Amino acid sequence: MTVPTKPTPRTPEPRAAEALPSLPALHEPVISWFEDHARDLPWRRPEAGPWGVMVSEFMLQQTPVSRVLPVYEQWLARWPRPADLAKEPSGEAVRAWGRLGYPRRALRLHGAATAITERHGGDVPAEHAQLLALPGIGEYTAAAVASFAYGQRHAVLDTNVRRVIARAVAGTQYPPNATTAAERKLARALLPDEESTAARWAAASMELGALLCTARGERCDRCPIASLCAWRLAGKPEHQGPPRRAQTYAGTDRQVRGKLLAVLREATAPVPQTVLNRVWDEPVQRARALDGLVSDGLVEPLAGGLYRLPHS
DNA sequence: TAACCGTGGAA
DNA sequence: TTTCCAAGGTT
Repeated sequence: MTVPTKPTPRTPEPRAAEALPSLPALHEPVISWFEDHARDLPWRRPEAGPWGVMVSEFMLQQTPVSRVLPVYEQWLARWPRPADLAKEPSGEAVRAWGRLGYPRRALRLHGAATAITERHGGDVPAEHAQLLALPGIGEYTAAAVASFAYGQRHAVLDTNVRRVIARAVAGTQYPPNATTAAERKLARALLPDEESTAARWAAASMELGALLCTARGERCDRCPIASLCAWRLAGKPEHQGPPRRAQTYAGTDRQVRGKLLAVLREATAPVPQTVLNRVWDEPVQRARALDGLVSDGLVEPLAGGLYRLPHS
């Protein structure tokens, strides 16, 4: 038998810049397609302003556009400026959030509005670092607000853009489960040099992922860059890596929390524990879920076994 | 890093 | 019916 005397030589690092398709070949068709096919969404209209953009980004975190639209309209009509929301108890934000899901986002949006009112004179800050410092705003949302609302040049890496880049450039069906440094580097390399072009590219590549380059049932026949898409040219190989995280829901604390909060959202007066008890039979899990909501600041306990949405 | 955090529609 | 997934953030 033979013993390997040397480790197999490593594949050379892909030379990012030279391995990429010509950038204008990518940017121009996508931006041109966007100009013809972009949806007329309320947060894209000039009157939305930075606050409208920011509210939409909070609501769109893990939530489809169709479900955000009505809540967004009501929200902006009621709280047209950050200071209007900051004046309200946080529980009103949770109530108005309705059934969008992940209600901690409502709490954080209220907290962000408060911070904007106190620290930024009531105006949504334009700097990425200042946005990132606000509650509920991470790398993606900071870049999105800076790009969409202020026209700045940032890599706006959401699930849509990640999928478009994975397919068109990296040649894989899906991006990795968690955003990697390599993805960020590639996205930055793909960014047009000119600021306003970069901002349009961000919106256009995201829309491409939302409308055509979708997770399932992609419409390559209408895609403006189908002819240079690495994944399509490779014959659309199926996803190789570990299975994409399958989320369970039935029977979890999340489901119980959702049921408890639904009761409190609908109530106009404090709710007795006995009423909350009806939403879930198993007492240990029910208590754990309620405690979690209280410690998260989504529910306020009162004396006498009463509960309500927070008045702070 | 991985688990946790809601909800509903489409396939 | 079940599974997938949707403009993520926080711990």
